[in-house]
Amino acid sequence: MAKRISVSETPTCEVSCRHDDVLERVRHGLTEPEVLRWVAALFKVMGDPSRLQIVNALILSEMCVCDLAALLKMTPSAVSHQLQILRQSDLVKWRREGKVIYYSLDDEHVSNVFYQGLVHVNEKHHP
Amino acid sequence: MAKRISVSETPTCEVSCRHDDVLERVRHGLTEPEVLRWVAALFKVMGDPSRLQIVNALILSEMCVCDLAALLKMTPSAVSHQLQILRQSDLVKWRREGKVIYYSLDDEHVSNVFYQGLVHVNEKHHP
DNA sequence: CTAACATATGAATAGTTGTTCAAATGTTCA
DNA sequence: TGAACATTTGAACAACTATTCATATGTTAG
Repeated sequence: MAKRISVSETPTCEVSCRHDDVLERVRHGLTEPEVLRWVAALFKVMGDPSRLQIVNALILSEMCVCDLAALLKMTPSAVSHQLQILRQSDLVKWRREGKVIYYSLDDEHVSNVFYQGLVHVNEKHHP
Repeated sequence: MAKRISVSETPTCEVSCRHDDVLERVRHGLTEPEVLRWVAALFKVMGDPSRLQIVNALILSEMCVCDLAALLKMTPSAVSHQLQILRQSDLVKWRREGKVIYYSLDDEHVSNVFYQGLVHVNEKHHP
């Protein structure tokens, strides 16, 4: 992030290369800023390897923190921190059974997003 | 990231809560680590609002840096830096026409990923 | 109650990231 | 050639992030 508070004149291409027709057309087609921020937030959450591993695991099965930690070779604490982020983003839900808390995906859209990313990567890194 | 080099004993749930059947099953279903890292990298790139705006714009039309800067109210320099990241991830391609460089999406998988994210957000933040 | 365990939380911290500014390329045209 | 412009690049820095450690919370069994 790091937005500096300088007030220098922004050299934003004032002159010739502007294609106002394109700008106009694109501007109307853009996703609303607020929605786009939500989408970016979703991708950001899924953009961390540890969290994506967790998502990957939860696509396959409901799991407790302890199992996730063992599976991903992470500290339960680290897993818990990441689960908190996934919880705050409504990507996962949980249920308690005694001392153990089981996490699972909150909806199937998440796995759709995951698989779409997978498709991209598979087609990209392949002969 | 920030991986500390401590060598404390990792308290990784050694005792009772382990579900070895689940662990075994999930372990075999997991996406290969290297592929998963690529997917995470893709989401990470698309997880920044500025870059996602650029992607959003390029879904609608090929555009030059100057137009992107004007559309998104960013410095050409900032746009260029972000385009470099999108270029390095093979998300965009470009062509030169005189002084102007036009960017466009490298393939349609990118927009599929974008739309899948959009679907998730629309269903999530809606009655 | 207390001990044992699963999970959560807070603070600290090293690594990372996005923007800015200034300066460098590369291209066209007079 | 040299001025003008579009774009790129590098350094610097403030803001942010993920992990770690230590500690707290919540639950069960004895």
